[in-house]
Amino acid sequence: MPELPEVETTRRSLEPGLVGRRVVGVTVRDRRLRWPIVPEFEARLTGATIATVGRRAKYLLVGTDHGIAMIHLGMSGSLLHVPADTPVVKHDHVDAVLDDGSILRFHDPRRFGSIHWIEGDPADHPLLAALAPEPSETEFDGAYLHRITRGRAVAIKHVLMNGQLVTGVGNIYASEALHLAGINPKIPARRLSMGRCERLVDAVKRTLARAIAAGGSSLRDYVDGAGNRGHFQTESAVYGRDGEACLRCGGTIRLVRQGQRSTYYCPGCQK
DNA sequence: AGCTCACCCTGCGAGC
DNA sequence: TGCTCGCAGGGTGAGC
Repeated sequence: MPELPEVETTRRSLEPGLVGRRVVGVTVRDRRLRWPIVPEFEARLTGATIATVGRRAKYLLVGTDHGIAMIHLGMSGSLLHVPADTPVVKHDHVDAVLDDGSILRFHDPRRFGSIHWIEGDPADHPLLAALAPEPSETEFDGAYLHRITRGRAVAIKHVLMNGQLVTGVGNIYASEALHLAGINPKIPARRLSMGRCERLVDAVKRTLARAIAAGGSSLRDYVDGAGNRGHFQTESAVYGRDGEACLRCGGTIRLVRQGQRSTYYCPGCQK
């Protein structure tokens, strides 16, 4: 499940094959996603020509001359561009058939993903309007992180995973970035100095960039738009490595629960 | 406002 | 073999 690197990898893999294609037919097999797919979705998308394949946080934005399909992959979703007549398997919920016969197919076993149809500025959509700046933007810097953490008693890891404060960072990359920055995931956000905020922002940017370069992480079922797996999971410093030795200090990596999520960190070098 | 928790859903591996 | 349990990459909304 996709964090920003997986969504961005999907976007990049889909873009060349989709831009310029016209949608000639849409089939929805199951509307029951995180939010139900609106009844008019098929009619709006049919006949539209795809102009852009964008991304905002973990949302994919397929822009057309009729409107924008805003797609979230949730925990288990994938968006695949497959050849004509590719057999439909369980959990293939939506197909958009394109004018060359190929199919843009949404697959999501857990149905935590979503598909919205937007007409107008996507930035005004309620789900996007309150999102924090992209990690790659210059606005996301140490001063920003320092400012938004003042007065917050929650653990710094929770801040990284809160989309209103930081976008694109999920459970894997929060652990990874905190390890790279040498910061204990459990410390209250407000206790971070400006210097540590700068280090953490730098670590987030570098972690996400490295993961994108690796094609994302494929822990179980993530694949990009062409069906390829990522390999960042083989480079992870702490995620999924509890009980193993820290590559930096030799300490033992620990697994703890924060909220309902697993956090991996090294008590030896994350203070 | 900030924070914690329950919950949405399916599949898989571990343990009995 | 079959069961039950816990866990999985996300995010919202209720209730304090």
